[in-house]
Amino acid sequence: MRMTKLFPRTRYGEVGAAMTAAHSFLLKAGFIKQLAPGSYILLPLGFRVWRQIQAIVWDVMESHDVQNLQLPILQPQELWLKTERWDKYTGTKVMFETTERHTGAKFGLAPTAEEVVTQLAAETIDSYRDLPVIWHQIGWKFRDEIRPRHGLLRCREFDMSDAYSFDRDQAGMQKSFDLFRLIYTEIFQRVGLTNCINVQADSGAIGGKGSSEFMAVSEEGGEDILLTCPTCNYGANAEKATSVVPTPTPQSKPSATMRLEYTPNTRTVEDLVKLFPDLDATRMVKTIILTADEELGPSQSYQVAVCIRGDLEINIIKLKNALSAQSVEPAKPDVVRAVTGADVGFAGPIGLQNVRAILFDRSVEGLINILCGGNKTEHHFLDVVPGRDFAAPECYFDLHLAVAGHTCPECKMGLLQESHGIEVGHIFMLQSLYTDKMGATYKGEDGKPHPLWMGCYGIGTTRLMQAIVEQNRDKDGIIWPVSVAPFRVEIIPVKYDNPDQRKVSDTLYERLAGRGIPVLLDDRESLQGGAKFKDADLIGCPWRITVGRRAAEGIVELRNRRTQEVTELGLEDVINRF
RNA sequence: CGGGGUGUGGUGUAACGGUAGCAUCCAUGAUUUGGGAUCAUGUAGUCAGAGUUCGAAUCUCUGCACCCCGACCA
Repeated sequence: MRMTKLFPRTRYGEVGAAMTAAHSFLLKAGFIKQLAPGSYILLPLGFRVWRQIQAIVWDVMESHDVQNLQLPILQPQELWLKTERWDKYTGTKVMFETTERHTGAKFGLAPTAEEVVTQLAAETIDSYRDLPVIWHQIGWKFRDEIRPRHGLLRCREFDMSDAYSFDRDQAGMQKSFDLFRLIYTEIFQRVGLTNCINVQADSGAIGGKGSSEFMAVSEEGGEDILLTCPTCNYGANAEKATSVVPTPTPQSKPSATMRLEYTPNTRTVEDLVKLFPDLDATRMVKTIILTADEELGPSQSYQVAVCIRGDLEINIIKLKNALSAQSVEPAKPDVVRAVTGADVGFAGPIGLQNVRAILFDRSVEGLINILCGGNKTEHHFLDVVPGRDFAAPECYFDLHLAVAGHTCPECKMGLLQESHGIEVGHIFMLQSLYTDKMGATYKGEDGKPHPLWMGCYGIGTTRLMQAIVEQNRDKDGIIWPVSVAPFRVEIIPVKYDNPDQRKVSDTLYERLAGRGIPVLLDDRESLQGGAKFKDADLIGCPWRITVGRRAAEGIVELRNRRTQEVTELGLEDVINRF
């Protein structure tokens, strides 16, 4: 490709500053352009990278005998009614829906494809002899993200590699799941991610039991918080992570009686610590009132209370899962008043009614002589002993948010560390969640129908492009890994209107192109060398050939974008390097 | 959807309620040319609507758009 034909070219200095480095470079260098929030045009340079990422994905899939196919984006409502996800997905406004004009039939715009592919499985998989079946496609997905942001990281419209496996039993599903762990590791290596880790995750709206995320670690560009153990290989998304919390010095004997004290201006744990300096936050229990399933309507919603140690925060996702609720959020102040009889900040487990349940976090287990809310505005109980002063919980739940410094739940040795990551892939074990609902069965050796065991697997390929840049850049621009670079080499004649330089550049360009090497020639005449170098650094081809002073002698410079190492070489030598 | 912010040539910015200015990009010409050249000339703008005012980019209201924080996720 000649630079004079490449359009549009770089737009340095023409993008806003408040964005991550990778997003900004992709815009400045002319790889992508925003059309609307969460909707991007892949410009010619971006298109080339995207196509190479796809090619790697297809290649790795085929090398592991995964079948490539293509599924429709327009998905009939009827399929989504079968899995009972239509109301959920349209209700939470995740799925775009559209209506066929003549019949009024409704369709969803593919946010994912479990329904379509399970239908395909139901109609085509007959026997255990067919299994396992693994299908893979790369296609556009549509999700009406409430707030698209960070360039390609969160879009309403994006490209996804999604695969689905069907097996005869749990062991088979596990095997397919493990295969995808392997496939994904290989893909992320080949596209040039330098630091990609596999962590435990919450499975969210897709459902199922086990799920695992692939995270491109990036402190600056990562949206997710990861907790990893430096001692063992435990790693989890903060929304899923469990932890052993540091234990306070145990109290030797229970107090004689609890007492209710007047505690003015103490809505938060910090306020209480100020008021009772010798009482640590680990000896306080805060009680939070939350409303569950409010989005399903007033008849479905209910209140719960969560008791958790004063130094910890509630992990809402864990609570949602513990309740099997669609949504959970902190109760509104008037609801709290109605439930507790006190203002927000003074709820406690003693005498608390009007909630469906009181859930206790594990951190509360074994505590005695604690402080808790009095269910009376500006009053707290002190020296409270669970079991004596209020009914001891039948069981404890893991509801607290794990943070850096907590002890690893696996090895119980290391202290968890926090880092940030971009979720580039997510693999799920779905059991028979979908196949049961859609009647996708196979005939076993016993001649009877059995439900298929399913797994699903996704990579955000457009998002991956930005994650690659996040991990492969310097202050001047992008440093593309060779495997996905838009061009492997860029030729820069310092003065293209100099006859020697033009001749050498054109020769190199044609010879390299003739070898099938993707090559970019900066043939702009009126531009100074410096401007071309800056552009080249920004665009980030792994190699640059500078044709300059010694062109007449047939000597050019080969420069590595990453190491910035420069070698002077003759024409034939430089061609043979590729 | 809740909270906050911003809307001025293509892009980035300035202007007490009083002449819309600067830079860049683009176009034309000349001189340049190894890390974002110089000069000259030219094209091009106050998000939309209503209101207050002798007078509005500036104040008020409404709408729209975009950005940031939260729930969501590949």
